[in-house]
Amino acid sequence: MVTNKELAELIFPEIKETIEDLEKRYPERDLPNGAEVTRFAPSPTGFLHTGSLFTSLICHKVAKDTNGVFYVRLEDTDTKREIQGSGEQLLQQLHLFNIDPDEGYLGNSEKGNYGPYVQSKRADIYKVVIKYLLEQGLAYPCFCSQEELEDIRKEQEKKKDNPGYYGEYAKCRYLTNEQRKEKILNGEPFVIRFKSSGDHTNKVAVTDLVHGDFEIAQNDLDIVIYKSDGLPTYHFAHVCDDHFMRTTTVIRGEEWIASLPIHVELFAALGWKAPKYAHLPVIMKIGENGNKRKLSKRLDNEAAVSYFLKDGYPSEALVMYLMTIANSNFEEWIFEHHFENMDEFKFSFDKMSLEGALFDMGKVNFFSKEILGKKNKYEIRDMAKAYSQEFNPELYSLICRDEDFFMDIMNIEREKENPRKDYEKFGDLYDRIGFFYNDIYDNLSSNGLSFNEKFNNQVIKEVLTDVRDNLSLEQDEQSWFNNMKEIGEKHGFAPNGKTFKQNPDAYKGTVGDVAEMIRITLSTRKNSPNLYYVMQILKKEECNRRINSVISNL
RNA sequence: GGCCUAUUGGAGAAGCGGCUUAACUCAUAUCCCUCUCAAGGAUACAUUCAUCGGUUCGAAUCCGAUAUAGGUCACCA
Repeated sequence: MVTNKELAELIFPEIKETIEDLEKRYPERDLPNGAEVTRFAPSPTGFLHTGSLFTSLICHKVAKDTNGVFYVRLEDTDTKREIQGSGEQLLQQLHLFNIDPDEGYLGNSEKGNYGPYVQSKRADIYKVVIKYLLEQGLAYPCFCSQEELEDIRKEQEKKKDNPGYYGEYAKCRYLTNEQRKEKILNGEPFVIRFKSSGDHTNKVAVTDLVHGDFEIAQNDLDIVIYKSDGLPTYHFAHVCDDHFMRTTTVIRGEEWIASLPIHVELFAALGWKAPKYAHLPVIMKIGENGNKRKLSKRLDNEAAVSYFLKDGYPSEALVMYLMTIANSNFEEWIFEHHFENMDEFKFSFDKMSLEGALFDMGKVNFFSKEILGKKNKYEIRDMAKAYSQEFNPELYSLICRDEDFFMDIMNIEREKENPRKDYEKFGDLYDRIGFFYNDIYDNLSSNGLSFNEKFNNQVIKEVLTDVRDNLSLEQDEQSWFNNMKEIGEKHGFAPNGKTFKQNPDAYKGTVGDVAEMIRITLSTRKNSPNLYYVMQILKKEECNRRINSVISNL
């Protein structure tokens, strides 16, 4: 007769610790009332996903709002899918969004008393718990091969039974300990399954912070808790880790709701108090077939946080946008607070929508413009430098040529009550401001300029010559504009649209046309910021150089 | 297929039995301002809350059925 204890000892002879030892090693946290311990638990399988940013943002926010603890745990139990270095990468990217863990995995190191915070380094902890389960007869080794499992599934399909390893289908459940011992001694590979006592025709009441209370069928599957590679499965690791790390609120994606009964049963079997759960809606997108589907890293570039970073979106813009999805009252709040100090907003789970929102790039752009519009020239310079240094070397070298010049350009109509909001991301900058720089201008203009075809070259030459000789920059904007009108009138251009409309035959065009000629000449583009400021920045000498060059090429 | 969840304009959503003529924001369109662009200002944009039935003096709000969509059923997380 082989007892459960002997079997457990046979499987894990090296494990001497007990659950009590672990309870002592990881005591309850001493935290103020209402403080929540949350965690972000990514798998190191690639770059940060926008949905993960959303989850981590909320985890972080809940901990901050309650003076609790936010920690990061690396879930690297799937060694096949692991991508080297992506754990560090994830942390760096979170940092760019001002999400820094109080505790846990930090990339190259870790901090806190509840570690290790990398699951592959916690193998012994899981084994202690599994050994206990084995001793209690709540778990058993399973020797079924992939093929056998496949056969079971086929049989179930034929009989229209629910799929899975349970009840009569759970063959290894009925092995005697003697048989188990023999197989193990024979070196047969095995996994360890949890012995479920649930019944799927019964329901468990579960409560979720965002979905409220609902009922769901009990788990009756003997799920694998220990894989043949010696690592635990997600379900088991979640229960052990969140217990011993003393997580108070588990915040994760909605896709986990279905496995909640498993987690509830596991917690109960171990006699542990389950944490609170919040299952977040998933960010969606309309797919090719017209239906909603989860944002996909493969299909949607906005699914990767790196996309926004590369394009030079301010990180606040994405965070602000994500907050509007997180809490329906956030938008109103942030408008009242003039797009500032969003950390002061109090997050609440019941202001969260149950349905996955469609990712709205337009709204990200909107927030981005607002945020950039609020920055002063120094902040803009710093942000642009930080961005371009990493992602946009051309722009970086441009800024570094002369930072004051760069700030002058970026400061056009910025220091007024309603500043321009024409930049939504730093990635656009090079194309937009390149013409201010003489060498880039020469390059652009060498391809020829496209003036309005209404006017022949002679007229354009005459106007430009007059502008060169008589348009002074040593005056305020209004006088300058009047000056330009006078020049226009000399050449047959109406001073404004109304005058022109009253007598269209009397004029060649309007001041607008004159301005356009100057604009195209100076910037090579049909639109630019306020011409007056463009000319101020270029200075008279450079304006004239450009005008002369255009005249001689016409 | 079983189970779970959801369903208010192009998008995010508020409203949760009469104070709604369905708030607010983004997007879009038109107009004004104007040297272009941006900004700013003004206006328009769901006769109706997936559908059908029921309860009620009264329903987007409560109940039921149907439809549609999403999730989940791994030694992946």
